[in-house]
Amino acid sequence: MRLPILFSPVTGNNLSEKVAAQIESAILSGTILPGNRLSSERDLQTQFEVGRGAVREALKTLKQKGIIEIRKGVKGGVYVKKLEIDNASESLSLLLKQNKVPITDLVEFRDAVDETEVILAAIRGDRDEKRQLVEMAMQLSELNTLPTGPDIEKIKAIDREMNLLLAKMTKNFVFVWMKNTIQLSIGSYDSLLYESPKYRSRTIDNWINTAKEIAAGEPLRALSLMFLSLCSPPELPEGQAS
Amino acid sequence: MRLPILFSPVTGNNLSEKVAAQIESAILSGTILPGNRLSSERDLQTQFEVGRGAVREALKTLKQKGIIEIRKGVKGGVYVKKLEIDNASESLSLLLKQNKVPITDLVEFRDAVDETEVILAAIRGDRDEKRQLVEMAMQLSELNTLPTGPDIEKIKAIDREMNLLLAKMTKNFVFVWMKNTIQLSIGSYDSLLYESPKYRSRTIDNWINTAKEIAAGEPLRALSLMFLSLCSPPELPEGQAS
DNA sequence: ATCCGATTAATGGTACGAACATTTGATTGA
DNA sequence: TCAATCAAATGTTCGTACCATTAATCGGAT
Repeated sequence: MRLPILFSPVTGNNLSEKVAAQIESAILSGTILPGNRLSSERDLQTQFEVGRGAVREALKTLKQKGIIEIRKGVKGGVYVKKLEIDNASESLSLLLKQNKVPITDLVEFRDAVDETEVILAAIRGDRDEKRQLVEMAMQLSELNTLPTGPDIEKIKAIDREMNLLLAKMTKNFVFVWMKNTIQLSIGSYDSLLYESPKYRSRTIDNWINTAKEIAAGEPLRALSLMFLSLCSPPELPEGQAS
Repeated sequence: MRLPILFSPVTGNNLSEKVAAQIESAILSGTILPGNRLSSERDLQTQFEVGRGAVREALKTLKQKGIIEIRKGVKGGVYVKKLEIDNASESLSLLLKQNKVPITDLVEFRDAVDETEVILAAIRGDRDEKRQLVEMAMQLSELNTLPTGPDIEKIKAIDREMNLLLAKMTKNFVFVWMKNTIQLSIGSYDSLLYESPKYRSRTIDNWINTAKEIAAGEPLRALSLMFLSLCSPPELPEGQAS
């Protein structure tokens, strides 16, 4: 055991929750860093002075929260995980499913956040980022007007990249994470959207205009373009998160 | 046992995950509705033909996901829960905490989403909701100019309510979720913000103007007011999400 | 000396049984 | 009639044993 004793014995009721709370606290406070090995279940059992079942149940909770990882075998045990966006996305996804939120609501929200990103990206984006955005927009245009028909897969990929770049240009991580979450939640419905030529053309036109305006440093004009699309929303394929 | 047998025995590895998957599937598919009682642990044990530990660990996972509830005693057991927004918000909140996002980034994002909410609320909000918003804004103003000094706690509470109401007025559940998540993440830092008279006055003024403009059906003017605050962001207390 | 396969030890996953705690409903007695 | 008590169902915890997986170690063949 390399690490000093971190945890104190617990007594009373809801032992597994108390155990989970102590471990979570140690992780969130930064006492243990991502990638570090915590202990084996049997070690924790003795540190907390509880049965192994209680430890395992606490670990299950933390694993579901996404803050630990459990490995089998020698050198196995509890490892602190770097939190990933996927966990947050999964929770949202579940919520949307049970509440039967239409995909149009998700798209509307994403577009709304986009508007602000455009402003911030124009103000804070590097020159390189702006240039890259324009290049990608041009690429999109080309892919949509191929003589062999539009390359939907590549268009989707670039659209995704542009979205992430735009978020990154805000220099605000919250935008990046939010965009990630929304993209993951939209996920499988993406294809549905992109199959619609109308949606595709509109999206690409928006990107081209937006990229140009951002590059030209005219955020307010770029914004007004997106306002129009908000006030008269496009017809989207109907669908519910199943 | 009232319900018919729903589940099939599982074998092999990762039994608890298989059990969790079957139960989750039954819930998400609507086979079992929120509020329904599923079974006792001992029942599930026999239905799945696994040990008690496996069942309990599966349930811990589902409980953390927020889709079931566990009650003790007679009439206890597994109950299907109506998903609550807080579960989905918690994950993202954890992520933001671990990554030490500056609170200024959170506030910026919240303000950005607010802008769009104002537009949508003006378009879609009921008359009652608009009236309520104005009333609350007036209340805020009064609370801030009390002869005995501003009542910070009440101001915070009303601000919170207004934020949720504004999100609700968009008639888009995603905005509601987002606002909830942000409020949860900002959480304890709220107090810090509200202690600053400058921030407080600015927030209240914004609310008053916004509420009035929304009620008067002039979304674009309401929006322009908030743009000003975005372009020259207010000085906020420095702080990091710990 | 080097490399590959078998052995071994640490560790998570599962099972079973027992005892305790909590909740609800039924029973009992004043 | 009402309150105290008891009993049954059920979650919570513990302990032990055994299996499966993994990584390190050891040993022999080249």
